[in-house]
Amino acid sequence: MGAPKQKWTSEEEAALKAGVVKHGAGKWRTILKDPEFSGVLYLRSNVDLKDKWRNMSVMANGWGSREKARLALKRVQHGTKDDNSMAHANADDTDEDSGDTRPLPSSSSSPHLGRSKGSMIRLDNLILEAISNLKEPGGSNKTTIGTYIEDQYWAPPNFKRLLSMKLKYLTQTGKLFKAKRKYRIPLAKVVPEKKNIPTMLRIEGRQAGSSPMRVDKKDELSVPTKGKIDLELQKMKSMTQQEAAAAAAQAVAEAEAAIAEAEEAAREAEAAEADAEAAQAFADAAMKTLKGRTAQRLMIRA
DNA sequence: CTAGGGGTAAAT
DNA sequence: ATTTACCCCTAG
Repeated sequence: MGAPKQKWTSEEEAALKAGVVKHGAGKWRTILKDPEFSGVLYLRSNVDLKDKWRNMSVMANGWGSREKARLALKRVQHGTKDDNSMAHANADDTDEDSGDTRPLPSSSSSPHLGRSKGSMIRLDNLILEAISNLKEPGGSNKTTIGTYIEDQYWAPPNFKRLLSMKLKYLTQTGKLFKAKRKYRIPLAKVVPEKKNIPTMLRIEGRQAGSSPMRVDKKDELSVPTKGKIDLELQKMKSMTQQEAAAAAAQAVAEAEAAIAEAEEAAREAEAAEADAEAAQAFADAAMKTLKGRTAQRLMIRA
């Protein structure tokens, strides 16, 4: 009886995650009753939600609440292997391309200096996810976004600063719209026609922020200079190392929800090469973990 | 009802 | 053998 009869679909997981975002983790009954999710989760019970959330947390965080039991179990099963020093929490990618037609620069060789290997996942995805999940009409402000991310993820000490930087950066590159303290995703989600947005960005005359970051006479937001991107990358790398591990771990769990965003980002990666690359890498990583699961459950259980 | 500890067994 | 979904039970 304890069997994977009905595997959780992406929709269900998405609904669950959205529900958690909306009502908070633990309000399973509330989530279940929410008409927004009941359509998808109607054949799950509150306990199912709880267990699923637990499972997801376990594999994502590696430190849910069941992980100890797992380790203990593993220890027992694997015979004589006592004493483990669990002083490290590292999520790493295993490069195992079975017949993959894409070489992809393997990060297994980090030449000089202790470079953080793998995971180029950054706040970008988290921010986008936050905004799209929050689904706030006029967009979401920094605080809301921050709260969301802090809630769902591991919040680094300097997180607030990082968030501000990222928000600014995303706004500058046109990946986000800022209007009256609120951030929106300029995406044409359901729009059938491709909107060509020429120059309608940054109309706000005042940069209430701190650093204007050099406002060129002409607009370069469409095509950031290479140097600029490099600069951003540098900054990113140095500031990501801390949250990267945690974010990467979480990203695995959030892959299904975020993969769409990653694809979108890659698709409309006009000049943001860095972002496209990151998104692609992210998508690939996500794909690996997701393998092939196109199962469509049609069963109905009484 | 929820959190969590514990378990079973199907799928992979 | 591990993962994953589901179940059961108990304490709040």
